[in-house]
Amino acid sequence: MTKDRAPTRIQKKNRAAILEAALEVFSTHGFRGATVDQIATEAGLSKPNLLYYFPSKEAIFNELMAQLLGTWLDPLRSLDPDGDPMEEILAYVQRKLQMSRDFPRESRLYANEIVQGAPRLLGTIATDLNALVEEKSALLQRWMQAGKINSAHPKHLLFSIWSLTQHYADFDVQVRALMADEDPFDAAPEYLDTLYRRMLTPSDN
Amino acid sequence: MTKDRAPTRIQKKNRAAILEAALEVFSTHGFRGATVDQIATEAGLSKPNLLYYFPSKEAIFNELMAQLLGTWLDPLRSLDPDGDPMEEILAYVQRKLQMSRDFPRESRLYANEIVQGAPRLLGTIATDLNALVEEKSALLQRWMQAGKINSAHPKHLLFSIWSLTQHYADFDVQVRALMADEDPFDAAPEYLDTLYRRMLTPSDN
DNA sequence: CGTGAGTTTTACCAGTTGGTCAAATCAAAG
DNA sequence: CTTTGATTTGACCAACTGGTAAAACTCACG
Repeated sequence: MTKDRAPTRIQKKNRAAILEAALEVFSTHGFRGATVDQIATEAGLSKPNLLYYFPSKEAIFNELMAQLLGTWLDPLRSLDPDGDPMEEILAYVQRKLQMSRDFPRESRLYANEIVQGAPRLLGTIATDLNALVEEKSALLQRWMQAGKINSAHPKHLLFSIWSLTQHYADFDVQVRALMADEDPFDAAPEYLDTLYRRMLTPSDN
Repeated sequence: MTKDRAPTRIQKKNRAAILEAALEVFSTHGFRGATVDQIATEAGLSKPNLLYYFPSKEAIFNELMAQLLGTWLDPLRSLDPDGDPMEEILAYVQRKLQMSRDFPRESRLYANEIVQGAPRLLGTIATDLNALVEEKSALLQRWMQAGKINSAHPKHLLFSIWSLTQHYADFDVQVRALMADEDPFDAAPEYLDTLYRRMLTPSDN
């Protein structure tokens, strides 16, 4: 049994390799569609060797998810109440879009889990994410009432930002199949910037 | 072997029950995560009995997909070159949104397949869907050049419509978890109508 | 009613799944 | 260079997977 000592050099390397491999496999097959053998091979280990580092398939998945959720919500958390409303929101959109480009597997891992009903994640969503969303919705509403941005349902506004930005990661193969040689991420930043600018610029009345 | 006769009453009933069950199971677990046994039980049949009507798991999936794709693209197909541009687009958005509310499983089935790299669907996308998208992109561009709607990348415009509307089906559990008792589909139609109206109303210059 | 096609079931199979175990190997501190 | 804990492996298991074969049943139609 591995005791509660500081992790060995080998432990650090192998646990990292396993999580990297698990991200790859889980994000393209979902939890049930992924196999421990596949993850082990991808990580360059044998299956029993992998299970020496993690007690079960579900344990790998949970650690991966916990790690992901920590950083995944950072952009929303850093929506600054003291910044300029329009610029804060537009910057948030661009940051989310960049994350879709730079970490598409993380986005797909999350998408897979939600589309399939979030059986292993609903608790976290209903508590942690909900609290964050409530806080930021209230902030958006204050901005709207102050006339800094146009009025809109704040939660639907957040949903639309998630949806539009993560679409480029989650539906990547479709987007690329329909855009031929053009890189989707060339025009996407400007498109989304324009969309939210037009949507949120206060109409003078 | 079932010959090429007209389908029996029982055949009609059971094939329908199987496809209905398969939609339920495939849409919540993806292809690899779904099991034939699960589909059979859901359809009220034994596994061998199910395999009397369909030769394999993949055959069920393929028929389901073919059936889905036929109707799924109808709203886009019926985007009318002779209608009023703004109203045509807004009506398309609302129709897509209604489909997300009325047929969420179909949307999730499709989402599952795309998120996982569309291994069984990429051909269709690259040919059939691509042709349709090219046609409608050209139409949108004509409307833009005629000044009927604001300029924007036509393909990104289509992607955004798909993304925003299907989000309410694909991420249903998340959306509902974050909206408490409020029904997402109460405010969504107005939100999307406003969004695209502001986005596409020609700025006078 | 009986008869043959259409339908369902029981029993089965080979391959894969997540996971265990004890033995073998390795690494590093003394 | 040895000893002890960390690591890796091969053999294995029970449950499940997609799919098959043949016998048994059911149903409509003459």
